[in-house]
Amino acid sequence: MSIDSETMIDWFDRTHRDLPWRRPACTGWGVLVSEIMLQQTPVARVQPIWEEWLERWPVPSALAAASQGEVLRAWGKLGYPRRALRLHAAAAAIAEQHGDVVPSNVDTLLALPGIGAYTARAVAAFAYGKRAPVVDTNVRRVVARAVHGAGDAGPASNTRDMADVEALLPVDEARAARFSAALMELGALVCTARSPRCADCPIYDTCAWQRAGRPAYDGPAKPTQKFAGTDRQIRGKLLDVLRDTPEPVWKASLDVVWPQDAGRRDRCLASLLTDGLVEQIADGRFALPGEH
DNA sequence: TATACGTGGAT
DNA sequence: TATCCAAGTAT
Repeated sequence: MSIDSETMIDWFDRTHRDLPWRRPACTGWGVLVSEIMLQQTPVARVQPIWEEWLERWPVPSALAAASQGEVLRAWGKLGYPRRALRLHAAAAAIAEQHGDVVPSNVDTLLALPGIGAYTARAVAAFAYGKRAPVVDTNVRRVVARAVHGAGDAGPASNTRDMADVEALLPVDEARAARFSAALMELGALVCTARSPRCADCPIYDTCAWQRAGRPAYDGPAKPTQKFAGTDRQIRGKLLDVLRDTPEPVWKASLDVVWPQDAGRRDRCLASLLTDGLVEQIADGRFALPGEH
């Protein structure tokens, strides 16, 4: 079973959300910032931060001129703050090597920090109307169901997943980009992971999963990601202290966030230093990088 | 290919 | 309350 692109595009044109990074006036930079922020982070949390960023840093060189600490503060609690550092580095590269204009070529985009297979193609497609297979978690789920008749996508396989989507893509560039947006929108709003709204689905009639009687997912179990008590949680707490204070802090102020296990806490702090998310200044205090 | 990497809302 | 899950990337 396939997916009819015209049906999808018609549905998208009728029902899509009016997100700011989808407006015609939005620049490639606006699209890139949105794509990085949206990695593993819901639209509702991204939108207000995206607005602030585009207002404050309307072009890559503007972001590049800010310090890493400023950028991390502005990132707030979006999560995975290494994304903010990579976007900052990408902005510097774009400013210096690409005339302050986000590249439209997939391979050029892939060479930038924080931009992988998904983001490079999303920017090429959504900012520049290029024809490229844009494969995110939504698209993988929609294809798994509508095309393969499975309850959900199995483990990601970049080559296979992109080939799957490539086979569905309209030949026309602009329509291919629109179709990709439609596929993602369907996965985000209708063909959702938990309770799919099949009654509202534009491709209900041709969906292989429907025809097969909506079998449950039978692939390998997905690793459940824990958070409470992990290094990720401890790192988050440490960083939260530094985001909240304009001045550098002594180690004692960091120690209080995880008194249970000093060894592990110190290793987390060390890993933050290694990642460049935290800096130790000359007098021994700790701070966000680049501000002191 | 498997794993680490933040955060918070929904169920 | 516990678990799931959200437009992934780097290693």
